[in-house]
Formats: sequence, structure tokens, C-alpha cells
Amino acid sequence: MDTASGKRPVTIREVAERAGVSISTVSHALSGRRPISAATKARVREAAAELGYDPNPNARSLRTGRSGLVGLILRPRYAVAGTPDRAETFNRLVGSIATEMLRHKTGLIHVPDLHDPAVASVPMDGCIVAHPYGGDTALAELLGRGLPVVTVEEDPEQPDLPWAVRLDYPPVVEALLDHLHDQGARDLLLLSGTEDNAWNRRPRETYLAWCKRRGLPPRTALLSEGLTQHDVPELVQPLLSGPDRPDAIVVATSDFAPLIAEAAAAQGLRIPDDLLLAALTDSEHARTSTPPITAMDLTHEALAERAVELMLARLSGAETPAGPVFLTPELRLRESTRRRD
Amino acid sequence: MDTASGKRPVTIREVAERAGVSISTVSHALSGRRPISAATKARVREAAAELGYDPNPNARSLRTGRSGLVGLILRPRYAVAGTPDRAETFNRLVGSIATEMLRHKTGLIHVPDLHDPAVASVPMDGCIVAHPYGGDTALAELLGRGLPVVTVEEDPEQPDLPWAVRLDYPPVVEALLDHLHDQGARDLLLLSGTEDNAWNRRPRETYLAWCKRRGLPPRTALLSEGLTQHDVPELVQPLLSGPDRPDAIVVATSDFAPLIAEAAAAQGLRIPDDLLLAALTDSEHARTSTPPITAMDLTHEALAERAVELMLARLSGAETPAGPVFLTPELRLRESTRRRD
DNA sequence: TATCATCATCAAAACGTTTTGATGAGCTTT
DNA sequence: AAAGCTCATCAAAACGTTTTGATGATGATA
Repeated sequence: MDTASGKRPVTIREVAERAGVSISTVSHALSGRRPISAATKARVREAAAELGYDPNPNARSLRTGRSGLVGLILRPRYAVAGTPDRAETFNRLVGSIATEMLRHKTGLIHVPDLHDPAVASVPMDGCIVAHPYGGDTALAELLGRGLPVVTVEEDPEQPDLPWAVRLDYPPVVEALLDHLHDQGARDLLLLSGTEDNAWNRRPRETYLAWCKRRGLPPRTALLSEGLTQHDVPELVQPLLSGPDRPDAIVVATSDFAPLIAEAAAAQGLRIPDDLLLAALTDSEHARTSTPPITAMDLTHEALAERAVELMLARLSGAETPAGPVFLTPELRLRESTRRRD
Repeated sequence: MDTASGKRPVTIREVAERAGVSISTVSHALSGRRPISAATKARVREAAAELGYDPNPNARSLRTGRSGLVGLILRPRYAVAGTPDRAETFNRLVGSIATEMLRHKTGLIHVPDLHDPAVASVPMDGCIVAHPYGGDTALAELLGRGLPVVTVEEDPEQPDLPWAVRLDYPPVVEALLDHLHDQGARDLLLLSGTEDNAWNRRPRETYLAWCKRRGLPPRTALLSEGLTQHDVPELVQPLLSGPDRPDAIVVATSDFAPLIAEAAAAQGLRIPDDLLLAALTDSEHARTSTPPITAMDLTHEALAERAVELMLARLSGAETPAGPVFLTPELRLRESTRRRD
């Protein structure tokens, strides 16, 4: 095997010479876009095979204006921060989109940075933007370029943008809150993340509306997704002590739930007996913690499937739904919110 | 916001016209590869910004011969088959490579199919091939093209190919076998997968050598990675009944371990009391099964980190190690191989 | 003042395709 | 035998960059 790495790729010109025809004949013979005699076609095919011809994708894309590749931009910053725990969400998101793209035999590019001039720009026919921020600049930029965009979750500032695959939070969050209420909770605390995206905004809105409807005082606070294991207990401790401690906590970031459980234990509070605890995203951490923690599963796989489907439909010029597509997150009820009888 | 999707992108020519200079001056002003007067440079920058100029990546790559993108090819077929269980391995593999690439601000392309003519070929400066097969054709093709390749695990037929990040199985597999032996196992059965890659071959070789050294009769069988939940119990049942049943089973595919545990239970065999059970890859399934199953963690994250590092070093022309890089898998001892005292 | 270097800018070539209008050979029709 | 068709093939343009040799202006030197 020749491993010389400086090898110049075979061009269409060399194939043409070998087959004794013109460049355009080679192109037509291989693409079949114009009739070529059977004999010539065979000769060209043979020459191409012998030389190991592989058309230069850049030249082709430059000419045709399409690369056959789809970009993927993942907005949440924590995704790149990458603590081992946060990785599960990232991996499910990325992995399931990659799986779907492979199933459809279409190349997927992880776009590193849209704006950094040091980063090569990326040849994509369309782009999936996952979990955009409010007034997302990357999203706006792509739309401004006229590139076909499909979002996973919506830009909260532009909720009605078409070609979005969205999660329908209200019924699920209400079901969770009702469940907590059923279990006796009357003083619920919501700890949202600080990324300004739909996942943080929507459940918060639902929570506030629910409290108003129930006549309960809403209590909210922020807990940045970027916090470490060390920060969380410290920040949470004061919330758990004193006479006005909540009797239920809903925390957005699932990884923090077990830390809150520990902090509660340190105060002598038992879960679920003295404090109910639930998270707004699921993770192994939540599933295997003691006790296992009730969580909302965002069904990344389903989001990925629909988003990829939508993107490929758009690129192929097929009919696509006019408005956003809604999926329902799954509520996973576990021991952390189930009072023993 | 203008959402017209048929918008033609801004070219360097339009920037040049707007700034009142030639095309090449724009190129030089933006790239800084030749001195341009401060005034002109400012004018060009302004024009580019106003028009929202973004250089066409295909044209640039065609001219320069580099795209700034790295390809990723995942060989194992099960990866695309994608049962929910198999997904964890796939996601960790893909997710951690994507994470590393993002950290280095370099685009990553999932290559769907190297040979399918219906699939657009992919503009990559180098390619990471994960878990190649014995005599891997895709690997050979890439090497034949002279493309820089880094493999995660080696092609078992060409174990000494440089620029491979390999797992050092023997010490870990021996440690596992010794552990089983310590726990009293004398009749060990190895159930390998059917994908012909290093992960199936190497541990098998170590097992055979270990048996010979210990004077124990080796027993092996195959269990395809593509089997479903329904197939496995049926196939395993006969192995567990009869007087010559093994007292320890090492199964490659981690998802099958809990199924084997069930099949054993159906025969009245208890784990670990009557049968020791271990897997050659880790998964949540194995971690949370009852009892938790001893497994070898392939440390995909570490493999990814080294592979990406190696690839980027090669592409930047830096010094790279001459031979393969070895990492050691982690043995996770759990209850399934620990006899109660 | 003529000559020479320096500096900023320009024009043109090249990268490897696909596409399209033109060309010529071989038939059929008049 | 001339005219018209069809079919296969060809030549050339175009896609949007980067790169390089050429050009002209400006100021320094002889």
C-alpha cells in the first residue's frame, strides 16, 4: 500500500485523457445528464475506476451551488463546557442528530464558530440550530444569509418562526406541578438556569401562571448551568434553612438535583419526606441517585428525528408544514416526589 | 427580518466594487497577506461588513486545497442500527469527538458513505476512522488517496499503522480473567461479537493465551452485536443448561449481559453465586442492572481526545509520535463478579 | 533631472467541476 | 445529390476565491 501523503488527487482531466474523450464527455458519462454512447460510457467508467477518480467536492459545489451537507449549531454554552455530567445531554443531542443524518446518508457538519474569522466558514446547504437563545444572533445571521434553517426549540423572541421543532412544555410542567401539589407541596421553589432559551423560559412562565391560578406565592431563583459541584451546595444551603424553606424544589439542570439532595440531607431534610425534588431534564445522574429523581425527559431523539426530517424535506423542495412542529416531553415520575403513605 | 430564501450570497467582487478597489486588493486587505494602506484596508473592511460578506468556502477551498474540516467515519455497523441501548456507545464516541473538535474550533463532518455514488463526496483535510475492520476497505481507500488518517483502534490486519490511538487490552483482560479465577471460576466462556475489529479480536487472543497458561480449556462462541432482546435469551439458554455449563461468562456486548442474567435466572442460576458475569464494554444498562455488571470501560472520551489532538497536530504539520498511542481501558468491578463471603 | 528602489494596487491565471451552445458525422427525406 | 434531423461529442464559459507577476506612483539617490 502506498502511504505517500503528498499524492495529488486524480482530476477529471486525467480521466478524460485516459479514456480519450473530452472533459465534458466524462462529466456527462458519469452523471448521465446527457446521452453518451454505451461504448464511450464504459470506457470512461473504466478509466475512472482504474485511476481511482473521485470528483473534487469543492469544485463541484462551487459550480452547482450545493454541497449536500447540513450544518449543526448547538447554542447552549454548557454544551462545550463539558463537565462529564453535562455530557449526557450533549451526547444524546449530537448523537441522535448524527444517527438520523447517517440514516439518510447525508453529511453533517458541526459548525465550530460562525463568526470567528480564524475559523474556516463552512459549506452547508442548510443548518440546524439547536436551542437558540432569545434574539439569537447566529440564527439571525443564518436567516439573513437566506440559508434554510431548522431549529430545535424556538428562539424565544421569535416563537412563531416556521420550521422549528418545539417542545410543548405547559401540559407536562403543569402535570409535574399538579403532582407535587397532590403530594402536599404548597411552597414550591423553581430554580431556573441562566441560559436564555426556551427550556428556561417556557417552564418558568408556566410555573408563574400555575401559581397564580392556584393562589400560591411563586418563588424563583437562578442557578447557572455552568456551576460546578462545589458551587451548588453553597448556593442552595441558605434556601433550605430557616422557617420559610420550600417544601418542593424544581431545578432545571438535572445534574444539580443530587447535589441539592445532599445539601438537604446535610440540613437534616429527607427526600421525599421533608422536601420534594424534581428536575427539568433527565440524566443518568438523576435516574441512579438515591432516591431516584423525578425528571422531564426532553426526548432529544425524537427532536432530532423530526428536525432532520424537516431539513431534508426542505432541501429536497418537498412540502413542509407551515408552522412549528410540537413534541411533548416525557415526565418520568420517580421516588423523589412520591411521599410514602 | 428578511427571510427570503432565494438570496444570492455577497461575493468578493461586490465588496471590491463598493470599496472602489480591485478584487485582489480586497483579498489582501482581508487576509493581510500583502501590505495594503491603512485607509484602503479600512474602506474594504467597512464595505465587507456593510454587505455582510462571507467568503464562499468552496471557492476558497478549491483554490487553497484545504477546507479546514476533518471527517469522521464510524465503522461498526451496529452504530447505525441504533437500538436505544447501543446508542450509548455511539453517542459517547461521536459526542466526545465532536466536543473535542469544538474545543479546537475545527469543523467536523460525519461522513455518511465513502463509496455510494449517490452521496456527495466530502471536502475534508483529514479523516478519523473509528474502530476499523480487519483489512478495512474504507481505511485503505482513504490512505490510498493520500489523505491524512488517524484511527481510533487499529485495523487488526495492519496493527502497526502509525497514527492510531489504540487500547491496550491484554493487561485489563488478564486482570478481569484473574479476578474471575480468584472468585473461583474454572470454566470460563467468552462470547465475542461478530464485527471483525480490534475490540473483538484482541480480548479473544488474550483469553486464549490466558487459558493456555492456566491450563484451562478455552470456550468461545459468537453473539452478533446486531441481535435483539428476543434473540439473545434463546441463543444463550442452551449454553446455560446441562452439566457442562460454564461458571463464568464474559460477553462482549454490554447490553446482552442483563439478558444473559435473566436467562440464567430462568434456569435457576443466581449471579454471582452460581455464575459470574462480565462485559467487555460499559453501559448504563450494565451499571444499573441487578446485580450491577462488571464491565470494561473503553474510555471513549480519552480516545477521542487523543485522536483529535493527533489529527490536528498532523494537519498543522507539527511533530507527531511515530507509532501508535496506547491507552488503557478501565476495569469496573461490580457485583456480578463478586462472590459473597 | 534621470535612475532606482519601495510601496500600493491591479490584472490575470489557476483551482476542478458542471453546463450549455456549437459542431460534425451519419441517416433519412426530398 | 442537397437538405434536414438526430445523436454523440466537444469547446468554452462560469462558479468565487487566492496567488503572483506586472504596473504605476511616489520619494530617495545619483
